[in-house]
Amino acid sequence: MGEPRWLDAEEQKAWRAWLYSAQLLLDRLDRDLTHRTGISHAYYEILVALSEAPERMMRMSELADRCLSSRSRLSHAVSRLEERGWVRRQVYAEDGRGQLAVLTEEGFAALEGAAPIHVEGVRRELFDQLTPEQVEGMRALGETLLRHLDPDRVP
Amino acid sequence: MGEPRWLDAEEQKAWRAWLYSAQLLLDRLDRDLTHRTGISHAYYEILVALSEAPERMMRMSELADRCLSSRSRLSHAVSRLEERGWVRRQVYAEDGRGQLAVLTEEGFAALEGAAPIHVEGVRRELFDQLTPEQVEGMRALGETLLRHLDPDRVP
DNA sequence: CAAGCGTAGTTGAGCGTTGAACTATTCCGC
DNA sequence: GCGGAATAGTTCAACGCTCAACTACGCTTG
Repeated sequence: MGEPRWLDAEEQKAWRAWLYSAQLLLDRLDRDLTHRTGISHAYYEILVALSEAPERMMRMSELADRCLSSRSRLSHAVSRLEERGWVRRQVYAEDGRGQLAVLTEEGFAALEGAAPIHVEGVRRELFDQLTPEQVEGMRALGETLLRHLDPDRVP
Repeated sequence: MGEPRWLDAEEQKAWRAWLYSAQLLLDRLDRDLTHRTGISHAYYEILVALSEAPERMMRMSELADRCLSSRSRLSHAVSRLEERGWVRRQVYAEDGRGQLAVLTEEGFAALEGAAPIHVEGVRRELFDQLTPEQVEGMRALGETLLRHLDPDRVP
C-alpha cells in the first residue's frame, strides 16, 4: 500500500473549493428547476436527450449512457415519466430485447416550458459569475477530467 | 420575463464539460469509497467534520451546515451512524434545545481506516490528472462560484 | 438446431433524501 | 414574568436510487 499521499494545504483548499461549489451548484439548479417546474434535473436531462434524438426516440441503454444513469435507474425514471404522459415505451423492431423511449407531444411541451427556467438558472448561478476567460478555463478543466473519467464523452 | 438568454455553442460545451465531469467525479469517488470501506462520501464528511471539531463534538445544526446537509438529512444520518456505534448524541447543556453529535473512538478508528482510501481516490481521479496551473485554476474557479453560492464558506 | 453465454431491460427490497408537520426550548417585547 | 415568535431538532410519508435477481431475447459453437 505505502504511505498515503495526503493533500497539502493548497490541495486541500482547491479540493474543498471544487467540492463545495460543485455540490452547491448542482443542488441549487436542481432545487430551483424542481420547485418552479416540477421537473428534477435528472428528468430534465432525459427529456432533453429524447428531444434531440431522431424522431425523439432512443434505445433505453443509449439513453441511460447519455444521462449518466444506470439502466435500473433509467427504467424507473421512464416509468414515472410514462405516468405523467411525457414518454411512452415502444418495442424496438430490430431487436426483440430492446425498448425505445419515445417523447410524447405532452413531454415536449413540458420540456419547452422548463427550458427557459433551466437556462436562466445556469446563467444566473454560473455564467453570470464568470469572465469569458474563466468560462474557457472551466471548459478546459472539465474536458481534461472527462478525458480521464469517460474518454468517449469528450468532444 | 423576456426572451431566455440561451447558451451559445461555446457555453454549451463549457456547461456540458463541467456538468458531466462533476457528476462523474462525485459519483466515482462516492462509489469507490463506499465499496472499499462501507462509508459513503456523505457519511465520511460527517466523520471528518466531527474529527476536526474541538473534543470531536459539534452541534447538530453546525454540523449540518458544514456538511451541506439539511437538518432532517443530518438527523437521519446521525441516527444511522449511532447504530454503527460511530457517533453518539448528547444534550447540549447551554441550550436545552440543542444536541451534540460526538464522535466515538470506534468512529474515529473507522475514519482513520477510510481516510487513505479517500485521499487516494481524490489523487487518482483528480490531482493526478491536472498540472499545478490547472489545480490553481480549479481553486480560483471554485472560490469564485462559492463567493456567489455561499459567501460565508469562502476562505 | 440445441446448449450455453451474453445482452437488454425490468422488478423488488432496502436504504437514503425531501419537505412538511410536529415537539420542545429559548428569546424578545411589553 | 407572560405570550408570542423564533430556533433546534425529530419524525413521517412519499419519492428516488442502488444492487441483485430475474425474464426474455439474440448470438455462437458444436
